[in-house]
Amino acid sequence: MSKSTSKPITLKEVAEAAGVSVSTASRALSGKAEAYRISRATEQSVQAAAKRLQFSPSLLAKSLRSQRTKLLGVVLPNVANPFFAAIAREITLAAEENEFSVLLADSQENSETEVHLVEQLQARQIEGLVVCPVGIAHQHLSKLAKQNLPLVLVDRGFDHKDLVTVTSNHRDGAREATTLLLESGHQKIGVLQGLPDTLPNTERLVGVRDAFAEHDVPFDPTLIAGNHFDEASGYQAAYKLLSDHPEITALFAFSNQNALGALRAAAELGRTVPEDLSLIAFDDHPFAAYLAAPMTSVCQDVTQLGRLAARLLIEQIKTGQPPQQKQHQIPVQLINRSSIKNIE
Amino acid sequence: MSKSTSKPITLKEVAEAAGVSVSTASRALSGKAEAYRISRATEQSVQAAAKRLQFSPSLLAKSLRSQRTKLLGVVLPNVANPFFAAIAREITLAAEENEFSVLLADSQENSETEVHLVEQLQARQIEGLVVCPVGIAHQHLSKLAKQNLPLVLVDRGFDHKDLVTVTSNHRDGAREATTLLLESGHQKIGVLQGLPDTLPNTERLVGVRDAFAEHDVPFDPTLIAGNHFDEASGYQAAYKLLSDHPEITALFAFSNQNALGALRAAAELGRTVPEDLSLIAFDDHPFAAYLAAPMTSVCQDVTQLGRLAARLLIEQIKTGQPPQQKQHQIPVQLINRSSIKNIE
DNA sequence: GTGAAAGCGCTAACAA
DNA sequence: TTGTTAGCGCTTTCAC
Repeated sequence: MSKSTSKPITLKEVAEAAGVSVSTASRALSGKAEAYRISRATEQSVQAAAKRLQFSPSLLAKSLRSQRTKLLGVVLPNVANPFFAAIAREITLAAEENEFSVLLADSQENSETEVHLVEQLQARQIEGLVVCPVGIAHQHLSKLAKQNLPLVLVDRGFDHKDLVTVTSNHRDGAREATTLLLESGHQKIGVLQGLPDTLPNTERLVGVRDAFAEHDVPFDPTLIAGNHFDEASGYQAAYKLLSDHPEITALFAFSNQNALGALRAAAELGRTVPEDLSLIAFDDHPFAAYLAAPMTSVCQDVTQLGRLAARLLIEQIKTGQPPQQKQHQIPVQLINRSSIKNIE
Repeated sequence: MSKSTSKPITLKEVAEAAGVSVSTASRALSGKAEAYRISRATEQSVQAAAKRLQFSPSLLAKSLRSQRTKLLGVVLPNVANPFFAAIAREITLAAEENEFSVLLADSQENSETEVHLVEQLQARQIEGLVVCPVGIAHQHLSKLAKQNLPLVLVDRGFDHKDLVTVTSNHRDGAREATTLLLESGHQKIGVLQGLPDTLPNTERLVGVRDAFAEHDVPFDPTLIAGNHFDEASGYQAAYKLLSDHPEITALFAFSNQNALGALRAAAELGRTVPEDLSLIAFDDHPFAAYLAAPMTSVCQDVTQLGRLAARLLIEQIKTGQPPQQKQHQIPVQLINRSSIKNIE
């Protein structure tokens, strides 16, 4: 056994070992032997040398030379959130299938961080980017698109018709959820909203109002509370709403984290679901069916969301063209369990 | 407004715009102006040109030149699994703090894929690697460590004393859980295990046996079932165990996914938790407290796991030395809720 | 059939 | 105080 070296083997060393020039070695190893009419013998001796030395070409050098990095960027507001994690996974799997690698970044729900991370990814010459934007601002993203960097936005989009975007059909989902509540006799419905002014949130709000309008029930905007998609916001909003407006009979949580907070607030206020309080949530959850009150929810198809985003991205990269259709909506599914009490 | 170019600006163009050589430009932009005694005027004109042209240096070229990529690799069996996602997040945040980027890969619980992904990451010249190994095999990993690539294993380790490893204290956790069951009067305890021959699984099994031995209760190995950490395995194992051995009064699930499966099987077999069946699970869960039977569980501190792994990795990179202590265990916490019935 | 040489964008030794 | 040059590891003209 010889002592193992630490430095990676270079093409030059392989070439020397095989007694040929670097160019020949390069050609023999990148399947271009035929094209260059390299003799079977040389080809094999190069391959043998490469194998023997455990040669693995530097993708860094390859990338610099070819200006193709085979790198994809993914920027998410919170990697640990199962919803985003699922998206990350779909992109990652698609990348692996297509021999791309994925650079992952976490913007921590902070727009400035997002801008910075995107710049860094660009400096690494990613060939494509998927981002679940924090929200509001999008100049840094439309700039990228203008530079012809394949870009796909997921979940939170913008009112910007040129950006390729994949979202759930938030409006329909919210409308259906609200309709179910209304048709179960609830009129005083508290809304636990997420991050205001983001597309999912505003769309869901529209869906809620649509449903009220369709049922000729006046909607009371003071029954909206909350400012984030997290547990804390759900808890605080539910607590406040339930305390200030005891007439509320049902809560519509805009995320499963919000719902979790609502459950905690309800427990503290001594209101049992569904007897004393009905609840419906956006986003399903594996444990939803086994809760004390199996939770009725609007299920987003995250896998489809991620998969479509990945497909749109890869296609853009391969064809060099943005897709014809920019805006994509994935349907949402209402899962009726038993957290809503009929009070008609 | 001039037409926007698509190609990134290079240092050369900045240098030309500022009327200096590339080297001067390089020095002026990498804070080495002082060291090289570059005049204030030149420095500023270079910086101005860079800003005006929106220059962003190619990290690719930088890396190739410096042989430092500022890249970390993370390989996980399943990115969408919240447990691993949490680890990914901690690494990502630590990376961002230290100006590293993260290459994420998903091995899909497949050892061969893992090997391949690790090779690919190595070809990209990552400076450090965190992996949650699929299991069993580890030659490809110990090889890396021998090549002095900073490497940290998380969650599933090996019986290999030279690899830096961070895991929960699986054995203590399992012992405590089993003790609780035993001291609540349960003797016929079904074990829903995860992937056999992985360190967490075998350690937990040891913990279970320890507890039985300490309480002088004979342990019946035929009451172990299951072969994965997922819902399906939990369901099948629970179904089989409960059908074949109706005398079982309690189930110990080795993951929250296994517990979920157990809940489903129990429901189908008409056994209610905790009245007809006690249940305890490894891994806590946000919704655990709100289940029909609030679930008693052994909570792993994933955040700490990830954070420690990140710290160990970064330190290795910075110092160039592997840590003194290789094996690290994070304590586990028993959270007593109400899925266990006292039958003494 | 194969080799020499240029160059991807950058930094650093060496000159001046 | 600044410029020239070499070279990181690879691919690809162009030459023979």
